[in-house]
Amino acid sequence: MLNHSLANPVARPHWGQMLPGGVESPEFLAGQPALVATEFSYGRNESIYGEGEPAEYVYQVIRGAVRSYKLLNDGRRQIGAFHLPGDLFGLESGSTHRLTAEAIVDTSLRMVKRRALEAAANSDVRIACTLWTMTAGELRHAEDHMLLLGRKTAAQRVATFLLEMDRRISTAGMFALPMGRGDIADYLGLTLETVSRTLSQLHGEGVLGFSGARQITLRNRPRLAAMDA
Amino acid sequence: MLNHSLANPVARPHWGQMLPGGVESPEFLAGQPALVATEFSYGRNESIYGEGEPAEYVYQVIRGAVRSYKLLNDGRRQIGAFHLPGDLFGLESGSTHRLTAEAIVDTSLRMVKRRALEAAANSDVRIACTLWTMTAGELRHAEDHMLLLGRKTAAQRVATFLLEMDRRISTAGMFALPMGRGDIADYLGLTLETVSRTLSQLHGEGVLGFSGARQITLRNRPRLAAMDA
DNA sequence: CGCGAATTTGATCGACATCAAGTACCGTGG
DNA sequence: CCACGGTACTTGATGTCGATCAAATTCGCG
Repeated sequence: MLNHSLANPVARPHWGQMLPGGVESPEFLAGQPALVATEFSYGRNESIYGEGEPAEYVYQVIRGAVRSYKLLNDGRRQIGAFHLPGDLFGLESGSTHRLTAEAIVDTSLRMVKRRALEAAANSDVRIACTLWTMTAGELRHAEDHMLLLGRKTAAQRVATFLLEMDRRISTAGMFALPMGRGDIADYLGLTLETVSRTLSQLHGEGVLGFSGARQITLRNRPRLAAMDA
Repeated sequence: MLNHSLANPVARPHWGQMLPGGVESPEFLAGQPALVATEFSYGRNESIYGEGEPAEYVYQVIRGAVRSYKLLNDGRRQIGAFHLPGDLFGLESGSTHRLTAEAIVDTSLRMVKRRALEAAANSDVRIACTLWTMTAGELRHAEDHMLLLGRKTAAQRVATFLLEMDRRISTAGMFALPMGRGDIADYLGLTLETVSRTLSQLHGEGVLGFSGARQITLRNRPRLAAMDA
């Protein structure tokens, strides 16, 4: 049961104000006096919650990575988002989760009871605003991702993905992907072979460097940004 | 300047409660004493707001239909949603619109100043809840649509579309589409030829009937629901 | 070092896109 | 009411990007 972290809920927590980045990174959950947070760990590929299950908690990634996805009845999968350290996920306005969440690698999460959060929102408009802002950030990402899935070419999808990971987890222009090619494919609406081929081609063109399949260095970010359209 | 309509903001406007349908149909904007609504009409293909423009109003469709979309720099378009009578749209948590909105046919809209709504939300948690619920409904739709765009076949996409329109605008199992094949294609991530061919095939199989290209009767809803996966 | 899983690479296929006519729809004006 | 014209839609022929099928390699962990 922890409840430390910063005391600034969100930069300017008032209606009409919002972070550009949406749900990424801000320490929303923390700094709420009345909210008790629990910490819990999940192993690689372990399920955190399933689609359709009651939404009892809201989560924040402390360490590790999480994928949220939907399945078609024949097993085709669409990953809607990856949740990385600092990210919040699992917040629902309705009563159930609409995607399944799984740990990609060993992962630690901070959990807060959703009902406690809602009770707090009822008495504190700043918290209510925070919940709205968080959902709006997820919506923004989903809108961008619909454009990617509906209209971008394979190369553009991979470029967008690399730039997203660069923005979210890179230090010194280098990052280690927590997820495999299959997860990337299911996020981008491609096959893992197409993802692999596209990455190989970018490597061949000198746009990126590898140190093992998942350690990536961006060597030509403007080129990627131009591809992205 | 009108402000009539029902006085029931939303079925049970409290945190933790939400309509299954999301943004469709509820008369959210109405029944808020302090909110002044303006009515305005737009002609076919007329722009309501553009991506990146300041978000000054929230809109409700009174009559007609609206498309919200994003463009790639080469003109490829992804329609994120169609807004039909009763629907709210244009609500942003940030300061600008992230999609462009255009009238598909001659359309009447009710408009409320976004700042007035935010002011109301600051003093009334029920309104704050309504804003969150609305954004969450849009997110739910976007999540479903990502699965469609990333993983469904052309036939499944068209089946999903027909069932969505049936749910939203059909009376007696029949409806008139306000949008053309090109709009449907850009919503489903296909070409207009593929949409046309798929509809023709469903017509040939007796799953649906036409009375003119846009007047559709569903003759075998279970079949469509089964295709949809 | 060795083993299973992940990734890469190659060959081929197929669903949907693209290119190209035809045809039907529908609002307008005679 | 009907002829007209432009747009929307349908249908056909062909092309292509990414999927699928099938082995190699490589990775990374024990």
